[in-house]
Amino acid sequence: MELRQLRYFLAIAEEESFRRASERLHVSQPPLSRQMRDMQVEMGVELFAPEGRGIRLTAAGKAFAERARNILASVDTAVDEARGIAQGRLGSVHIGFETGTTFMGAFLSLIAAFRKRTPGAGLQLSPMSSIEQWAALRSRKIDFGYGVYAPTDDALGHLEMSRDRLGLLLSPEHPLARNKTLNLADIENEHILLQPRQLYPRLHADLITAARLRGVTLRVAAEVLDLEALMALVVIGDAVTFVSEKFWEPASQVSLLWRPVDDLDLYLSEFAVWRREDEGTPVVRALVDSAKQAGRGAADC
Amino acid sequence: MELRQLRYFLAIAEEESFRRASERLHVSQPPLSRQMRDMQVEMGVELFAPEGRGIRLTAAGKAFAERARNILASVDTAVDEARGIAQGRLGSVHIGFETGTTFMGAFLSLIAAFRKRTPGAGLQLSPMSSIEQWAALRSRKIDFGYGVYAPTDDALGHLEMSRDRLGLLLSPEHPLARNKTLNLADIENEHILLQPRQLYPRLHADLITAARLRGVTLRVAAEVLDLEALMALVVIGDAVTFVSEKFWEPASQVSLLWRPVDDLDLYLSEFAVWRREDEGTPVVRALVDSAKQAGRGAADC
DNA sequence: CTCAATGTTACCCAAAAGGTATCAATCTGT
DNA sequence: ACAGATTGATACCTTTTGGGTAACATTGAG
Repeated sequence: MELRQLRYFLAIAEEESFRRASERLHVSQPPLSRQMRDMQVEMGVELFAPEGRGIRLTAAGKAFAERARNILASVDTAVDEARGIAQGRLGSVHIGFETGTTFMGAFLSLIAAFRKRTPGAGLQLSPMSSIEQWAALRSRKIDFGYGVYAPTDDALGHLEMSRDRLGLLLSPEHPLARNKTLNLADIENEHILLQPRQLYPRLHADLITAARLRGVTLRVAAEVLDLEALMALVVIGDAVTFVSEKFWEPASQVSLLWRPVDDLDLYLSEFAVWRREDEGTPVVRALVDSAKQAGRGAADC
Repeated sequence: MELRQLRYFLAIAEEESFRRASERLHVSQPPLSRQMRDMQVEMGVELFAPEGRGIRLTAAGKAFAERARNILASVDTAVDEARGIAQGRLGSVHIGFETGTTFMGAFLSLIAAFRKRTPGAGLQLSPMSSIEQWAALRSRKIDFGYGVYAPTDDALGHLEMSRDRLGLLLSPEHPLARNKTLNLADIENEHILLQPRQLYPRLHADLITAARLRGVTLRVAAEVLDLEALMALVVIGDAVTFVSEKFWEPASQVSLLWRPVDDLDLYLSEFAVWRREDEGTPVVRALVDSAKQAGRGAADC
């Protein structure tokens, strides 16, 4: 059974005539006879019955014509769909994103830009850490990642989407709130709270190291998993925490102060990540373009 | 695009390998390469991407594989369906049946036998007179008819399903009820009721003619369309009517008597009717067989 | 009864599918 | 790092299949 036979059959069924079908198909009439004979033999079904000097469809033929129509339409649909996916108009992408912090950054702009660019595409978003994203990219579990660390793997391309200075977040009631400028030495004896190591594996170490270089020993009082709880402790004025400048902006309805630390030169970045080999695929290309559009546009791979 | 290409593609997609697919398909590997190249060029879509020394499916390829699977399954289903219809296991028949009287005769047995024989077949029943049935058969509006007259048309085959003697139906209170035997002369002056001429076009005339041959003039008092009303009038004892012997049996809970008329030799028959040219088709063959099984089995065409 | 129209059969040629040999790329094992 | 094995692609040839032309059988119309 071949599609050609279905096409021929459908033309004959619709025209109710071999001759008219042969004209419509731009094929002479004898080949139609033979294709139909072969097909019917293969099926073991009589689809035509002679009527006068022409033919008519049998009951089986009528039902089969209906099916053939659907099958041929399905083929067209399938091709269109594949074409759409190849062009990035259709299909779906699996994106891994860093839990928590990123959802209020450039990530939303990226997604918005992508959705606007390819409205037909389906999105699947899965929360995972940057390191998990890299593994998921390599094993093709996701197609795109958005996290806080640049991958070291050469097979992964990345783009820095934002870069914000790390500073101190404290209550207005806190003694240090009066200082116009802050130094690491000022906070040597403060109770410092941080988000847990799993989220920012390097932040913890980087912070301690940077302070030590200035001869200051920072004491991290606790790692608090729940962001709300952490904020609550800071609001009470009992402790301080380090966050990026931009991170604090959207939540600024809470009366907390963000202060840069003059001799602390640490930055938190967000990175879009993807497989280099996928740069040719339309979906990833669209995502990278959306990322450039949404982010600062500064590519550094 | 041909089904062969879809079959090859699906095998390759499922095996994720041209070589393994070539083994499964019992075809050497180069033809697969070429078919896939041709298909992709025709579609304008890349379905495979090189991976190591093998290949993997692109996103478009994965989606297309899913579709291809459905298409190939649809083809099989379509063929099976056509085969089923051709064998009479599936499909639907349109049957015309005589209104009223027939629904309690051999017709129900016929339908029951047919349903039992071909449980997968759909039935469409339409009430129509014998004459309407013949026209509907000729114009292919119905496939089978069940009525009270045998068609004269040579293109239509028929089978007498039942043959019942016409006799007098009267109330036990009626004066004639005392007679053991009846003659036409006995009912010369009775009020005779009949079902309307449209239902039994010839009964009326046949009855009058048969009586006249015996020198008896029958007086038809009224033609009563509604069967219930007719029966009511007979029960009251005011009038008599002619019905076939079998017709009365199922309704015999009503206290009426059926009596043969010795010198009246009229019979009412029921006939199954079909197109001669359809005798080869499985559905009609099944119906005719069911008819023979349900009826007396006496074929007379 | 002849003639035109329709589908089938017979035959030929062209196109396309399948097979073999070979090649380039890549992974494996030492 | 290198030889050998494996995979898919290419080149070329053979076989199969599809399509065209011509003649034929059947049927319906004038």
